[in-house]
Amino acid sequence: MENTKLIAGSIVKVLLSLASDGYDYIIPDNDNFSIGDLVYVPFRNKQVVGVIISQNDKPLDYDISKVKFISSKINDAKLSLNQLNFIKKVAEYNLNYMGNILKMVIGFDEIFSKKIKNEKRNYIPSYIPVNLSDEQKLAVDTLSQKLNNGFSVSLLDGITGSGKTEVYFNVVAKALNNIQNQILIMLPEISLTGQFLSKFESRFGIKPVLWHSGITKAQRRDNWKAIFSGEAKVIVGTRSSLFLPYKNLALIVLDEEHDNSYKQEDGVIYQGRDMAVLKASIDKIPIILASATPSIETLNNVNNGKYSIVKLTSRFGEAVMPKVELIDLRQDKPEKQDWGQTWLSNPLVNKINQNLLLGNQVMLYINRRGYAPLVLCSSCGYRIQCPNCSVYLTAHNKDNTRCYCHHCGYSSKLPPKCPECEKENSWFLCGPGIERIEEEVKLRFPNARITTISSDNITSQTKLNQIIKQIENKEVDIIIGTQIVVKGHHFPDLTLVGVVDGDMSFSGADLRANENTFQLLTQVSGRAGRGEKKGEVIIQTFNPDNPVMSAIVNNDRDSFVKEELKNRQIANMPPFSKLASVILSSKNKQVLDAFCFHLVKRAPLGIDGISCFGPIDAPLSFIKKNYRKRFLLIVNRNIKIQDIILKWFNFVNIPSSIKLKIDIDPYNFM
DNA sequence: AGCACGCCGACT
DNA sequence: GTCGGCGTGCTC
Repeated sequence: MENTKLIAGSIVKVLLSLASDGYDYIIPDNDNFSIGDLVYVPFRNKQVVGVIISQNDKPLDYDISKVKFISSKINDAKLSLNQLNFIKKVAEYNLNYMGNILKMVIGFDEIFSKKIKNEKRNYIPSYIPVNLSDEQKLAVDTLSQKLNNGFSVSLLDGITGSGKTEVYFNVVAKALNNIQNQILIMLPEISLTGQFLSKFESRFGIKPVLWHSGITKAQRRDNWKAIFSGEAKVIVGTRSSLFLPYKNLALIVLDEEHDNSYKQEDGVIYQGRDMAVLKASIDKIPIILASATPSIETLNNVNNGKYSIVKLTSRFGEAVMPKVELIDLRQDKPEKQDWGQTWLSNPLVNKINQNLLLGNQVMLYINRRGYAPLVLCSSCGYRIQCPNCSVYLTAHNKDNTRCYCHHCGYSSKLPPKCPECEKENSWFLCGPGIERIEEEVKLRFPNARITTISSDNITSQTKLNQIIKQIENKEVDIIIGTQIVVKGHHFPDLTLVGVVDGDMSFSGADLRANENTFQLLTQVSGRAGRGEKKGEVIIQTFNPDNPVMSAIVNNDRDSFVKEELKNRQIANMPPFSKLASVILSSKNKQVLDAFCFHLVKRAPLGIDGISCFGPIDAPLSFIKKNYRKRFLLIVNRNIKIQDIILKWFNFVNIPSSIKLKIDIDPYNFM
């Protein structure tokens, strides 16, 4: 099949990198063609790249005179049947066009440029062994047995600081014993730091072949070609690296498997972790999922025996897990100071002082950008809102305040008077963001050297690396950070982590709120006490009795997971059911309402095992000048949710002014 | 998704 | 007149 010559004059489907499932073309007699060949075809008076995916098996439903000839074949450029199958399965699962998936495989003009890639580069790694603990050695042995043994999924479940990276590096080294093999290491964007890369380089003697949104066009071209030709052996990339045309992929390692950034939310919507498992099953290779806080879905798959598990239970070297303490904000209310309202309670302030006196480092975690998340009129209660979206604006930079929309990027100066009651100077900046915590820390600890890390001041990898160097060199005493500080970093002198608002991620009616809070607090806590010095974690909370909080304090993940799985089962939520959301958006509210009314009439209602809710205004019902409605589908696991949606939308004509987005296994309910 | 086409309002 | 903003429709 793979190399069967296609007959000249016959009609084939050619998939192009755009929203379609392929177009018909005629095989010319100027060359030999087979399924998988990359070809140039005329399309809209232009020559574009496509891939032959099948022989046409159906009669044409349009005028045959429109069908054109394939122009030419791109020599030696061919996708394997496995790769074509992966594209098809990803499209089917996520209810998207195959062409949109192909775009992630070949949709970069530069890879077909005539420029020769730099050959000077050495792609051959040579592993330099390091000392491993007995527990780590055992993990390496168990995982290595999965190599050359077909499809398998293993969870590498190790507490923060247990040395998971060294374990999978060692397995990667074993896979490299076969010189043909390629290995993909997937990371969330945020973990792809200089620290990871220098660790890689010191173990393997070379830089890995990188793939993420930040690489240059020249790097993209060279790396794509090296992956395609098989020269690239170890590839380190974010979720999109899954779609590259590997010549001989032998192992996938997916680190921080619980990380929600594996879920792609715009463009083609897919869960990178789940698609990686799909890829491994199609290619019949092992995949290792690694995490200190595995997702509920993955742990459920371990419980069901679908995935195997390898555990690392102790920290590497002398380090032990930090002690976690809760501060009940109802009792220890942060006291008002002469400079204004504060957000750090006395017990936390005292702990910070103690640690600073000992010459140690402190990290404060606050997951909110800007100065204050809300600006309200103290006279009439008016709240400043985004003109394009249904959200309140966040105040940034107190001394020269501007208000920003974190959804569409809109910004404006603070108006001189309230547009509602016309009172002047009535603005009240409500709540804390990272800038406000920085202000308080500067006032409370005037002699401490402070650095802040948020996406507003860390605009490049280089900048982040600089700050990490400063922290490593002990040029910083207090680190204040948002989400960005949570993962992967290793600072031996960091002994205290303070979580300013432990309740933050409980907000929003998200089915994963508990899980995400647990993961986040565990990961932040894991930054403390990674060297010889013992670490401490202080979490400020209004909900000290919440089971998530007690699980964190008692370092008791198992009972948290048990409880969470029980709750999900009772509520018939994933992983015990399947979800999909259907999001409709339009600039025209009337057209949108009318179409939703039409959809309800055809919705899959009253069927056993299927619930369909909606339409409701999406919680953010007005985003970037578009009105949004959503439906939520919940079905039993034995029902294929994709089929239900396809049946529902069959024979429904979607008005062209309405955009339809289908999100299978949604994570975001906004 | 692009990208061309065509309709309509504003402006030298 | 004609420039250009943007809604609509099409691609084998």
